Amino acid sequence: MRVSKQQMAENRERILDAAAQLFREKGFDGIGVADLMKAAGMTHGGFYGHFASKEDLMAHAVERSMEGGRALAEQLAAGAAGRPGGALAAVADWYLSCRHRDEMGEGCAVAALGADAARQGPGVRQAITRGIRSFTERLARLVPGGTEAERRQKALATYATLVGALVLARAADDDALSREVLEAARAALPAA
Amino acid sequence: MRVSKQQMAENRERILDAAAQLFREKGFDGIGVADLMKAAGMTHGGFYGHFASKEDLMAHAVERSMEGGRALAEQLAAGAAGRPGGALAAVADWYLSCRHRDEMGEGCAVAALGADAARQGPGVRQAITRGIRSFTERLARLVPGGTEAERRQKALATYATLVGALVLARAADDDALSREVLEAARAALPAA
DNA sequence: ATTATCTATAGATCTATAGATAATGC
DNA sequence: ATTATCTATAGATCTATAGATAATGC
Repeated sequence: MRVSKQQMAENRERILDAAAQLFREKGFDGIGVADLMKAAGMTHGGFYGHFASKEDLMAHAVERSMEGGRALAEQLAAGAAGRPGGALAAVADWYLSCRHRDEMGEGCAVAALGADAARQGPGVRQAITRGIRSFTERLARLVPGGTEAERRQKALATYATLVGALVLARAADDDALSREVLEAARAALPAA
Repeated sequence: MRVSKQQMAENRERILDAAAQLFREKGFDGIGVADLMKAAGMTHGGFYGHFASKEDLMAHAVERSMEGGRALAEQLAAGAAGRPGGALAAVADWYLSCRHRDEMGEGCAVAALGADAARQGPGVRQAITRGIRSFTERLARLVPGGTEAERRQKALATYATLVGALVLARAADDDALSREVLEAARAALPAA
């Protein structure tokens, strides 16, 4: 049952969307090609017409996830324009929210897959590196600071605090401790 | 070929040591019971005399890894006693070193396995939570700050910055960017 | 006629267990 | 006699592929 060119392009998008969500939610090894294709509404044999391998999909899915995070930050920053420091505060409030903590499938790919990405091949590594660069540059335009070098340094430190807080808050099996981490990180950011 | 009670206890330790290292290095799904037992010098059938399941071992291995991290921090802090702020600086310098970044099998379990631990069952979650609590309390005695609440908050934020920086530095497929992250995090800590 | 998808399966790997083996410890 | 370990394997799952099917697009 062949489909139209457009339908095939849409099918590829659906596979990518499912992968971007399910890899973050379950980890690269927590979901197989067959279940991914099922989630996208196809059978698993068709997968290899769209991607060369599971690792190929992983790289594209990481790229998509990172792009989504950057776009959301963009949107939040735009919504808080005007207020000084408001843009960084908006991004930080989202990133350190319980909602973001609890919806691993839709949030930051570095927090969800970063450690595992470090164990993968060049495709995945390069995709996540591009995303890190992009998000860092976006953050650098939000943090306070005189020189560009100062802002970049602050952006990287802020990025680290955000990612680490989310990883800790998700790992902690105790809601009080988990919230404490998120709030402590929020208080430590240059946002104020 | 039965072994003595003491030999069996030593064998269990060897399994735990191999697991603590290999899980951090390759991820929970990146190493199987058979290869773990081979690394410990046994065949995989014997595994189930020591642990109820792979997940049972995962929980014990996480506990051991977290305990090792805390002990190393303890040692570093003791070595830098006297100098004001020196203890925190010593811990931060180790945590944010390229050596720690490159030896995933021997470092912080939260940075290596935190996101994956969040996807595991109660045993693993509880083990990592105990470790997080323990390390946080240790850090709280090193950071500057007036009240105990202030120091605890600073300790949690510091912990987050350390973990996030290491995850980012390991994910980044570019040594310059990777070092930049580590140095930016180092500069942002209250250690000075 | 071409080709995107589906069915079916090969080949590898993984967790867990059953039964055999051989050394300890009462 | 007991029991820690080993050999062998069951049963499940995973990636990838081969060949069949059926709808598109020249």
